[in-house]
Amino acid sequence: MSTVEKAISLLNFFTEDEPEWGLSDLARQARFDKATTRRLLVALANSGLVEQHAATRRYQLGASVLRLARVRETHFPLLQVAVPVLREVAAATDETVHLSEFGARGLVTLHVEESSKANRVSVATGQILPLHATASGIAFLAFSPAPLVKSYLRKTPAAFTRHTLVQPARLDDAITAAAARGYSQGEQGFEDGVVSVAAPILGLDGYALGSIAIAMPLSRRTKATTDHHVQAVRGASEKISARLFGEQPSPRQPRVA
Amino acid sequence: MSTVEKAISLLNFFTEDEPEWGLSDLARQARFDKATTRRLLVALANSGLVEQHAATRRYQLGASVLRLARVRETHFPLLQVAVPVLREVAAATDETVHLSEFGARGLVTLHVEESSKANRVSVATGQILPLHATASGIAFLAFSPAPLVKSYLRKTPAAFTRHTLVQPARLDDAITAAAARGYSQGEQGFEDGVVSVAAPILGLDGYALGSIAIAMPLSRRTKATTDHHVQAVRGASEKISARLFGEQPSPRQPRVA
DNA sequence: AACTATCGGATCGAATAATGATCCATGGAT
DNA sequence: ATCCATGGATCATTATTCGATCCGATAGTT
Repeated sequence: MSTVEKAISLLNFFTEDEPEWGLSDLARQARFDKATTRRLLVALANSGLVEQHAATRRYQLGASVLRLARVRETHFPLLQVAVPVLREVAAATDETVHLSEFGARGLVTLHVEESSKANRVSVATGQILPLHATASGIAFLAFSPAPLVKSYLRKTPAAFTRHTLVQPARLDDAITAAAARGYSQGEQGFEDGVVSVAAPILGLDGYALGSIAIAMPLSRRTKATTDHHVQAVRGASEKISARLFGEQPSPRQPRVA
Repeated sequence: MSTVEKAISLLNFFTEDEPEWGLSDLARQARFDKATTRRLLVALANSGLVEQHAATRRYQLGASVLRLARVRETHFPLLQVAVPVLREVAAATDETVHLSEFGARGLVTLHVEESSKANRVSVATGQILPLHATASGIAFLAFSPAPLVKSYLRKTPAAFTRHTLVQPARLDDAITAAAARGYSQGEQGFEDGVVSVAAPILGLDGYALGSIAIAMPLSRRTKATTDHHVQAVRGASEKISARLFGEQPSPRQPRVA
């Protein structure tokens, strides 16, 4: 890990639950030397990414992250556009709805609207979704460039449950089916007892840039809810793409005959 | 500048106006070697702070800045709280209203609501305001701990216009007056033809953590507008502190008799 | 009051990672 | 067809980071 990556990795310890850190605490948690941690924090503080509370000497995220987020959202307003749509879907289905975007580190959960039910599926923002084991991942792969899909399929997929698709042939079938139908279904592939449907969000090039998914406990699934969710998720996906680009991109698929 | 600071300084080139950069361009602008710039960008990309558009090879801010901003705002919702108040003030006065926060790098403009008038004052978010030459700065100093004020006054202040207060005695007077009245007035100290009034935003410790200001062209100033602005800015400042902390902090001033 | 543990921070020689001149392949522009 | 700028890769040199150690302050504990 480069020095820069170490420094930035410290930022990821600041969360909604633990938004403030003392030096020693953070050093232990990050498994860096205390002196190293301090140097990194000072560098981050000089750059405004973190701030130090003068009285308590504790560190928290700094004001400049707000500016960065604003620039990103102005340039590429996925969240602004998608969150209201997610809310609608969550309201219409009363199940957990989540949005993910594909970046360098994989398919990252950007936003979650949770169901109001007590028995609901919880997803953490920032979580990285395994492409082969989630409905979101399959939907994404089904509308991704062939080389990306191929290179991903070369890796041996990890099994998270007894239901995770690990045989390349089965995975391939799932992707082909999703490409043909325009949506994917998850069957307890990532966590037991959780099923979901997902649709890709297409970029201007016609390839998926992320996906939107509805997840529910298996116990609640019926034919009717599934159909409803498929409709909801496809409608939402189209709405988001359309609002992002002013038009609905025409899909490009890696494996269409 | 440390390696980490160099890397992060690259982030500041991504703005609303120039949200995407090519490698060579950015290297020239930042005055880093191209190879160095690339290494830094790769490190930033691995951390999710920037992303590279696969087709154009250009870089833009990444998805993880959104997460960081959300954590910061959840923990310390200055913007969430203040922006609606700024909007009210902007609506009531139809002049440019801006919010700033004091951090490691100085008094930074966090948010701006511009007047709808053609002849208006424009302020850039992210701009660093000189403490001695702006109403915001004087308001901040008037409610800052004595050592901070003293150490700042030791530096020789830069003159931005003929009207900038540069004599320590005059500056001191301005700060004392602002401390006594609870607001400050700017008289073309930073830019010719611009006047403003500002009030501090107090933290729980009773010291200022930033300030809010209304700026207008000198040509529009009358006794009546000034009075109105003073009222508006003080009311807004109190409202923001109160909403942030559930109560209005009692001010602590460095130089009260 | 003395002791102890832990905190944030500072120091400095050794170890490592950053640097940048140089090269390469690609793709527009003239 | 040629030229130039682009993004990216290489590697010996060098500057920076690393971390064991020390320090003073604070807060419990005995």
